[in-house]
Amino acid sequence: MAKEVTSRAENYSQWYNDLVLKADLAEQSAVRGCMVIKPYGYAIWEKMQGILDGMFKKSGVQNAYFPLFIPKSFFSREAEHVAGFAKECAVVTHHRLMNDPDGKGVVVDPDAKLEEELIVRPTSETIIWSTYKNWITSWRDLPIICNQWCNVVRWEMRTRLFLRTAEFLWQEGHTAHATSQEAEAKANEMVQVYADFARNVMALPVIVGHKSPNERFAGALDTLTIEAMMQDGKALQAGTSHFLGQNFAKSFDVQFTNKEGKQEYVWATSWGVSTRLMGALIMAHGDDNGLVLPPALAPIQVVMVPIYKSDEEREALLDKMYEVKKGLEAKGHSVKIDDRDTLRPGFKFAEWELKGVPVRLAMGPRDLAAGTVEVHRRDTLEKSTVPTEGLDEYIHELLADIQKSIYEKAFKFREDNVEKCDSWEEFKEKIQTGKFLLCHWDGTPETEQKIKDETKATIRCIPIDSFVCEEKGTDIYSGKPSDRRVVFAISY
RNA sequence: CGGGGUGUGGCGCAGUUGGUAGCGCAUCUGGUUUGGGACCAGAGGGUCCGGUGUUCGAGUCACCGUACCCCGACCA
Repeated sequence: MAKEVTSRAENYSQWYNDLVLKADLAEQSAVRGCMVIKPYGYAIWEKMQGILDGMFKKSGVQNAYFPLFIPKSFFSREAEHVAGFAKECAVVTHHRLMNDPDGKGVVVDPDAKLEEELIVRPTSETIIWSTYKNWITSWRDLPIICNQWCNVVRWEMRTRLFLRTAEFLWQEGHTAHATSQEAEAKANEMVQVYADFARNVMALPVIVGHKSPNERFAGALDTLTIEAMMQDGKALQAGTSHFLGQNFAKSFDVQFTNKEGKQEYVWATSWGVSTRLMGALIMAHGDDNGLVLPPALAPIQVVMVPIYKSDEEREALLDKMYEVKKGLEAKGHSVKIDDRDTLRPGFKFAEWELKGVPVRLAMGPRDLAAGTVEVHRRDTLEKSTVPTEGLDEYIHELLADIQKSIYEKAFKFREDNVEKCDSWEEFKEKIQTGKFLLCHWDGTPETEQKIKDETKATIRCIPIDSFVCEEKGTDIYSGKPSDRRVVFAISY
């Protein structure tokens, strides 16, 4: 594991990869650019999924499922959207294999060529809107608020575990509404759901805001985003929510009869988060000892390690531990007793730290005699000895405190690395050191592009709920007048 | 797709002027250990990424593939 993580070592990438591999989360698959999510990593994803899904339900979302394969012709309908994805699609051209007539192995049967190629979905707008056309005729059919949990494929040139893989898991919500206002409100509501999830579950402080036109989703009128800062000061887009206007409805001819009996195109939104959130979690909270999981997402919240010499001691300790476990589980916590007798305690300590388990309880003969337990918290690595009497209440509060302090640590880090900047010379220098810079922007894509070309920095968002700076000024690059500051950063 | 780098037991690596492969970790066996990644003794495990060439002889040299990693461009 790389040292000096929080001081943003040059080999931050290597540190990240090591952490993902050693914490047993995922590995590169044999298939180009794809990943294998291992059971422990998947358990975290399942927790994310479960909590998010619960939040969606509160927003009236229903889950559905649409096909993996999308006929190529569906893509020809929304030109702008396609331009955003066409370069990176996997295409199915044949439907049969045969034995190689010239030798061993199998080849694609040339006679089994498909009439029309199928695209492996890079996102499902096109197939969903083709389907919605059949579902919607009247204002009474609206709104439709559907979400699907699925995999998508984007043939990215360069891949990184969790952050950018050829195949990834995500959820994509697609809604249809009778009015523009209602759709815009939904797009806004969903980005707030993501922000809530990021902050309160992932302990990840995020900035909510609008994307600039350059960074907007292909085919959207407005894109809302949550942007997080990683420990190397780079930005990671953690979730997006798009107001699509009537673009897709027009392309796929989805009209409804309104209350006045007139035909009208529906208004749409789409929103998604992906397994990239796993990457965000790792890069935002991990340290040199490994993963640091917020209790709300930890598959195991408390691990107990017995320390013993004899079988009798082991038995007595495990008896006591099962008792403690019961008490903690009654409070709703997930607890694991590490009773493996082939490994020494020190090894177990290191292993569970690597996996980010928030609280470790170690108990030995001394504790058994004194009625105590050694409590170790993963986030600060502090140890203390606590009576087993009333332990469940103590741990309950400790977990809440850990959740809070992980957030606060990340929050403080971000506060320390966001600043206003009004000088172009300063900008060029500071942006490379891993800072978010609040700067004036003249609102033109040209200026944004020039800044990107010169510094690799992009506008991460025009913030709406934190770092909002509605003040007059002049553009950092062009010197033209500006009404507000926006967030610039180098991103993943 | 451009620019670099690396492919050698499960993992991480060494391998000299070309002479027929070694180290650490892990694994297995036995014993001693167990309050922060144990120790001792022994054992098993490799068509050196693939192909072609040079050579009496190639892990080593040449050429052509190929896979992966890093840096760019593209993106959740």
